[in-house]
Amino acid sequence: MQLEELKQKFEQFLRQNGHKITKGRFEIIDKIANYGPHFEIEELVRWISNQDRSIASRSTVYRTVRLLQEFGAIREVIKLGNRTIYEFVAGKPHHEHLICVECGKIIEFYKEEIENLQDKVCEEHSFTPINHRLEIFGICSDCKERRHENRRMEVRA
Amino acid sequence: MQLEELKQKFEQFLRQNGHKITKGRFEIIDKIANYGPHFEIEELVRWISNQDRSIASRSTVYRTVRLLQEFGAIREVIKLGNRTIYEFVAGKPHHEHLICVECGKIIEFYKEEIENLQDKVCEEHSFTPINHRLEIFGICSDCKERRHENRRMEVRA
DNA sequence: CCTCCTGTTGCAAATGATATTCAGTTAGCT
DNA sequence: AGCTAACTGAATATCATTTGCAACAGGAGG
Repeated sequence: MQLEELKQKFEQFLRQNGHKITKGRFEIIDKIANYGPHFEIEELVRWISNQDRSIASRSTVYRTVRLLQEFGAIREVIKLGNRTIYEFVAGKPHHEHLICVECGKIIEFYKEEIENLQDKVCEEHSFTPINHRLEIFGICSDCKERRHENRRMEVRA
Repeated sequence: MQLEELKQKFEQFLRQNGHKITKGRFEIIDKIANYGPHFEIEELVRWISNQDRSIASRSTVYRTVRLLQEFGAIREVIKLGNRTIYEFVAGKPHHEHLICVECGKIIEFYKEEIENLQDKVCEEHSFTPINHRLEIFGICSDCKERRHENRRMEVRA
């Protein structure tokens, strides 16, 4: 199973960096894996402690998320206002995001051509890219639909 | 002059939204225009109060930046960790950014094709885009050069 | 020019996300 | 088992940003 493999690699990563293998860290990975691909830390903390408050404190969750970021299993994918939305990457190929500012829905997409063009731009500026983030904010189809309905209702009323 | 025009439009904007025309607001615009295209608010606050502490308090700067965002003269262009870097747009055409994670240099670029591909993606998902942000983090040519030099020095030593 | 009402300002205090400190606990080498 | 460095939870600190509030200032109407 993929998740097990990831945990093994993470274990290696911890050892190599002089960290210890603790139950808590792996329980947090399980929780994140069960939570869904996108999360905010505070949200995750609440969710975890609602289920089982013996797993980990807020600090440990923050610390573990940091480690998982260094390890590369988690990425900051959306920054909106003071909110940071993380993604459990776990070997998924790179991609970008559409974010509905009305309902918060997140749609993933990947366009090879966009990636290539970015590389080209970097070359043109002798810039060595490390990572990037493309966020497109807007209204998803459901919310647009919903707006139309509301407008119709207003007209009737 | 372009800046004067912007101020006039902003004055209109204020009137239309039931706000008042105050000296402070326009002094802040002047300061931002003089500061350079990219800034962080705290940095700006310090800079302003070093020059002339009678211009505006921290709160007023924050509030004015918000207004200018609503008006459209300012955009949040880079989010890195807990830092937010704003850009004084002032009629400049849309563009994206390369950010050097070593020295903080910001390079602007624009690629028509990338914009078009984004529109295409949005269409494919029946998504109505409102705005977007593409941040490419990496190492600029100067910093790469500097690293090489340091390595050379280490070798000599 | 005065008056009144509403929006604005500055300050201090509140907020919210995240980081850190510290004392007690545990992993894991010997 | 014993030791030491890393880990944990709780409380506290920090940093950017926002808000409450009392004093103040635009600007419409007289």
